[in-house]
Amino acid sequence: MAHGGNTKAAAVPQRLLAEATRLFADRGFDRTSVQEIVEAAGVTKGALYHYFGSKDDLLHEVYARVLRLQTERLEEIASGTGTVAERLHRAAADVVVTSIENLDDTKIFFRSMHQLSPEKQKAVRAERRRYHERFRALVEEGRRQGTFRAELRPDLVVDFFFGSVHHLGTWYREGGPLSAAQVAEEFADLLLYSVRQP
Amino acid sequence: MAHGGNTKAAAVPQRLLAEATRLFADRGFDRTSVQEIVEAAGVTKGALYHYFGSKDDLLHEVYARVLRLQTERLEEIASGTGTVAERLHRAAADVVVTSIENLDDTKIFFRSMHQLSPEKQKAVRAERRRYHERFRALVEEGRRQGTFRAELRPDLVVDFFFGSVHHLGTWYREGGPLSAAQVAEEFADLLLYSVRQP
Amino acid sequence: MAHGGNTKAAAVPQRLLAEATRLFADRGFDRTSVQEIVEAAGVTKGALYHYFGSKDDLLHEVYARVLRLQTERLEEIASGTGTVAERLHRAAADVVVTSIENLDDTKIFFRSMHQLSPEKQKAVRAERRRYHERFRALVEEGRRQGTFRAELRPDLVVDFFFGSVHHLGTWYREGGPLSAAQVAEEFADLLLYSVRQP
Amino acid sequence: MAHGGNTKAAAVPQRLLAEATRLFADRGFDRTSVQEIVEAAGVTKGALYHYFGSKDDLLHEVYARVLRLQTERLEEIASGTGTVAERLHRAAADVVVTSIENLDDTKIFFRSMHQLSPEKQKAVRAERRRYHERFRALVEEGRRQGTFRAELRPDLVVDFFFGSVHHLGTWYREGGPLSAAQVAEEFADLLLYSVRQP
DNA sequence: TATGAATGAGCCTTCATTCAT
DNA sequence: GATGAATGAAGGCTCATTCAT
Repeated sequence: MAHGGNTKAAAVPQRLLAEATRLFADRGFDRTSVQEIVEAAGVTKGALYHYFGSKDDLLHEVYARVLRLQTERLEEIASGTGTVAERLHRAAADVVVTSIENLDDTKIFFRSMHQLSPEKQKAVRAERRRYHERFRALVEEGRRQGTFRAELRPDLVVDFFFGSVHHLGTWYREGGPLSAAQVAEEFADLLLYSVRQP
Repeated sequence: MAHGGNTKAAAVPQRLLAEATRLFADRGFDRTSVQEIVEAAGVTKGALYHYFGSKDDLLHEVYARVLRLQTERLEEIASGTGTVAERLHRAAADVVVTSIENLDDTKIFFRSMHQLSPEKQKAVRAERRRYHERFRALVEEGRRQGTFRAELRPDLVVDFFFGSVHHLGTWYREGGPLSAAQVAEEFADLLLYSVRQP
Repeated sequence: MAHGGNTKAAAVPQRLLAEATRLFADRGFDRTSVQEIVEAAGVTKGALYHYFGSKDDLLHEVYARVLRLQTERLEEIASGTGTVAERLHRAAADVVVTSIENLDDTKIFFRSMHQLSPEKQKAVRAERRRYHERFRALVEEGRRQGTFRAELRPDLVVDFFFGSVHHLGTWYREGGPLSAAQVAEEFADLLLYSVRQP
Repeated sequence: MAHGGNTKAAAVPQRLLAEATRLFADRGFDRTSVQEIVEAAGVTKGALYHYFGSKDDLLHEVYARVLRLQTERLEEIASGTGTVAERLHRAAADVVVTSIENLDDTKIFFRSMHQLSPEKQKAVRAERRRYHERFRALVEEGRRQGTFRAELRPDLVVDFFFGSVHHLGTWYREGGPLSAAQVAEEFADLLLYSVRQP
């Protein structure tokens, strides 16, 4: 057998990524040392550098995973059935739920992006822009067909809404009074009311 | 006059604070070295530590200044004249404008707060909470008198809106297509539409 | 053989400890910089911190080594054969000889203990107390059986004698007129005369 | 009146010296900052440097005061009346009492001497040697006249005894079970028994 | 006499990364 | 695949001392 015999060894990169995510969310990228990550994952530095080119790479992987996930979900919803209002509401609620379900990633996203190397930052931003673009298109669609207010600036609406989403990590606490679904419903409502032609 | 002849020497702490603000906004707290700050301010490390107890103190000063300013303005607007809708709109637009006018502080605020020492973080959060509380009271007032939707959760509305405000630093660029006033107007409109009883 | 070819590289922690001992004795703990230690040992700071947690740790290691050595020797002599006077004389002479043979450690011991962190200081003191206690028991034994003067305060005798021992580092010079054995004989005689029932 | 009007200002150098002594004894010379001294004395750095040339000077003053005092007392006792045994006993007891009465100075003496600049260290050592010399002369006198043991090495006796005296600071605690007089009596007894022709 | 702002050198420690094994 | 010793650069901070006022 190739190397699958030892399930622990087989999971090394995953374990490293998981612990890194937790630690980056907890104390920030710069405040997390490579030593802490490898200790948490139960391996040594050499192992980390065997799988990842640098500490930066590790952070980039976190981003890549999240972006891939969210892009897929948005694509599915946006191109699904229902009125544009329904689809926008569904997309908004969904991004809130997945942001809360992956709150660590969410925290890292808005706190640590500027700590990536310039090139990686550029790559992440580009991907992010595509995601926003798809969202913006939904707003635009609703505006064109008269469902949403004519005087809207769709790009501003996107920035408005994703500010709220990115900040979930700042205040949302698991086990608090609100479930992810409740926040999602309320945020999606707020968005819809804010854009809809009254 | 005592020693006002040399305007440069007279302003050492202010200069340090100004350069620190700029650098923290630019590259983040952890990525800014004390050495860089003092070089930018044209003094030596000893001078910095003569005026500030630590690098952390410097960051705290930035926060304290911003919080003081925003609290004053909100207080004035909230207790001013006009309907609750007018006052909420005015307060929302105002915080957008001042956030854009002090974009460096805004960036620092949401990116670097978690890099403060736990005690200082607590102090800042407490002050921030008072600010949010005042804002929440406005939403609550409108809801009670039927101007705003009955099913609103005022605290969630506050988190929703300030997420957007704090994220201005992420995308707003001076000299871009939108003036501060335009963004302020649009954001305030979005907020009002989102809460108002249709 | 694994990597024994390079005898120099094999002994990094030992070399660090040896150079640190020499330097601490020479100029005191606070006056010795980590930089000086690593330069003397021919490595870099990173190497030192790879093996020792802190400069403090290094000092603690010196103490631990000395304390271990002396406790072993005292235990062996005290529980050996001979009258109590013979055993006390032998123990006294032995501690003088080993103190002179490790004069650097002796100097460090009485000069730098108070520069250890409080917890480490406590640990060293506790160990030291056990050592003194064993010595005190010898004096007590002689007093009870009438060999030593009845009005003695054994604990004061111990403090009296070890003051003299610890101060060897202040005046004894290798290559001077007195051998370690001569000083040991004379000190042990002085002690015995001072306690013996005339 | 010259400057005696303000009693507080008049005592500045004395207050500085007193606080410095206390602090040096407490935490050692190197661990005490000039800032701490001036704060304890309620003045500013400029004042300290007005009266003392350097931090080193301050330490030197402490030594000078102690040495002067002890030399005077020994001179008086040694050249007084009584047998040589009586005078040695009296001198030994006296140095113990004054060492305990000025325990801070005693601690500083044995811990911090090597932190003086080389020249000042030399000066202090020379003065100290004169003191020891006077004491040694007493032992020598007793040995010559047959009161003390013929095989004694008087210089070694002096080092033996003053080791004990210098170490008082390590273990003696005010308010403990032993008065200064009790320790003095016991130490002087031990010394006398150790040297006397049985 | 006395202030206190400012210097400049130095200190201990941390850390991402490399490399021989 | 993986180890862990070692590097080298940088980081935040302290401190005795000076000097214009």
